[in-house]
Amino acid sequence: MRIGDLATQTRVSVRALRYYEEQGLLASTRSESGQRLYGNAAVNRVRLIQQLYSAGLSSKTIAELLPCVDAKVSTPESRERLASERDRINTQIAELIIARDRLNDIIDMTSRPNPECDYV
Amino acid sequence: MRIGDLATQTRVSVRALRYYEEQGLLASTRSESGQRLYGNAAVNRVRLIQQLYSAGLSSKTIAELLPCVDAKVSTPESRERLASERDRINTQIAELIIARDRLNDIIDMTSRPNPECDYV
DNA sequence: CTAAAACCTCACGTTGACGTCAGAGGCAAG
DNA sequence: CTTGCCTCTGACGTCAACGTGAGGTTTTAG
Repeated sequence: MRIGDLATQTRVSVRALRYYEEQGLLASTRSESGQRLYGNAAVNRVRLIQQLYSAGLSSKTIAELLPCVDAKVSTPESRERLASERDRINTQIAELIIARDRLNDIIDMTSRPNPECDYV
Repeated sequence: MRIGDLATQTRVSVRALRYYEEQGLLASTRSESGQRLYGNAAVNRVRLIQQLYSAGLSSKTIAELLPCVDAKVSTPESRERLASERDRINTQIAELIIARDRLNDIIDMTSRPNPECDYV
């Protein structure tokens, strides 16, 4: 499949896909005329990349970790890296829960017709 | 208190505090010579701002919502805004959990000495 | 009184993940 | 064959939340 098809299937922009390749996250073969060609596995690959981005990992970090996924082997260093990223995500989840609850408090407080509480 | 004290207490840089003021998030009185002065309430104010930032709200959004917090009153629009931000945070939490589990899967997979599973 | 530390206002620099435009070539349809 | 969409490679633009220095004033410690 060509880059436009992959973009459609993954709902990721063509520019982003080229960027992923530039960062070493996504490989492609090339047609004779130089156009990028992808196999079906690329769809899941892009989804994985997106998930890791949304988890706050940088291109560089993802680039270091994807080889482990491909080889299904991790060195002690990369294992530590993975674990530390997971911990960071857990921390972030906890922060988000706090912020969400805080937001709910604000909603409750400002929705009440009788504001007699002290907040902040 | 002066800006340096507030920075110390909140562990936020002086530059960031000035930036918050620039964005209309944090008010200050000024001494005769022009230095910023803050009351004790500013500490909690900054904490709140930080929490909202860490929840992914932009300066602009925070600037729109803080008056509601101060007035303890929300308009229907701002209530909707608050709720939609809360929903966004909930979505993000769900995504993070997925990503974290995915990361755990990767850790498990790459740590296993016998890689015979298919992943990705 | 003096020197260090803290504060002020510009105003440009940084970073990451792309967006966007330019200029040029490639490909299926009529 | 040509029209129109897709793709290519640069390469500059963007945006947010500050960082960082310049150049100058103010406050504080000794």
